[in-house]
Amino acid sequence: MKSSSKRRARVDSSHQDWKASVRQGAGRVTRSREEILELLRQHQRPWTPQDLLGALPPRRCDLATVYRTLTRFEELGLVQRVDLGDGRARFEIAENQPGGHHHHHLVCRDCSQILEIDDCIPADLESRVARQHGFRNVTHRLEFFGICPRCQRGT
Amino acid sequence: MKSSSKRRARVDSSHQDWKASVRQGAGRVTRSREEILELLRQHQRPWTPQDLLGALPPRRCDLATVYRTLTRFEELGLVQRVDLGDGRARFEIAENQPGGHHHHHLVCRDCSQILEIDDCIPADLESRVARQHGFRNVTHRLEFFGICPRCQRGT
DNA sequence: GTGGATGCAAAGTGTTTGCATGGAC
DNA sequence: GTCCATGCAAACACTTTGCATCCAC
Repeated sequence: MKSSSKRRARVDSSHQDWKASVRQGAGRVTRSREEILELLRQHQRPWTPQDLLGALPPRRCDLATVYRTLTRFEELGLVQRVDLGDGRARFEIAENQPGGHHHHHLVCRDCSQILEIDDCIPADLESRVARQHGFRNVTHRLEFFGICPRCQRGT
Repeated sequence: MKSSSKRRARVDSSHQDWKASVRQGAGRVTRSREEILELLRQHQRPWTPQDLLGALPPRRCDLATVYRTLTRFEELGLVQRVDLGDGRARFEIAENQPGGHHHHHLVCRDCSQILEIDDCIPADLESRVARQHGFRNVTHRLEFFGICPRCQRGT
């Protein structure tokens, strides 16, 4: 990992942003929150709470804290939940946050490897679906599943 | 519900099909399996195991049996799992089965109402994603989420 | 100093499994 | 009669919650 002792001293606008968000929500900026958001920012991929816990310095915090932090970040719009259909919660940096962008995933059904996909559905499909059924604030979730090159060889 | 006492007597080709599938898989055709598949066929929508148990005649079978039956049916390709992101398993009749067809869903984030959507992604998107990453047997999952007309009024 | 964040353990929720019994073939 | 399906209860995996303590502000 990287030295966390220096992080405080540095002025970093993107950090300012999230700290402001947290404080506006009457929340507090703690070391584990900083480090969790840092991981999500640095590595753009879906993280399970377990993954995050494992990537933090040993004994940095409890799994329950990771869950609570992620839930809070989600409410604040800092992170978004990713659902890959295996019944585990995953999170990544929100697409409108620095470091985030709209994308989908391609998951190997064998080894669970996850690739990021930048292709997306046609812009009008979402609005058409919304219009046809009178729904508002319509978003979509699109995930691809298949067998990755390595697992094709293995089988 | 409908009289289940007569069902056995009737010759029904679509029933023949699934029964053959089950038997080929060294499985047995039982009353609860018949009734579960019947429900899935008659009502094209995502069912949770609980939903199914509730729709069966009282004391027909155990929740564990519903799970085991659905798992088996999924292996046989009779039903398919639907994931709407709330961490509950849902199943519908498989799209290549009589009574099934390819479709997606539009879910209300407030009241969880589920609508069926026949729009789909462009045919070439899936194959392009597969080709670009060397994946095989690529399928996709596309779900829409929004606020339904009724919940818009409520809020 | 105050109120939110945390650790720990316990409770929850949905799902799966072990084992003896029942039923399809 | 054989073997799979079932009921029941226990086990499971992941997530949430209660409560005393800690720490950001």
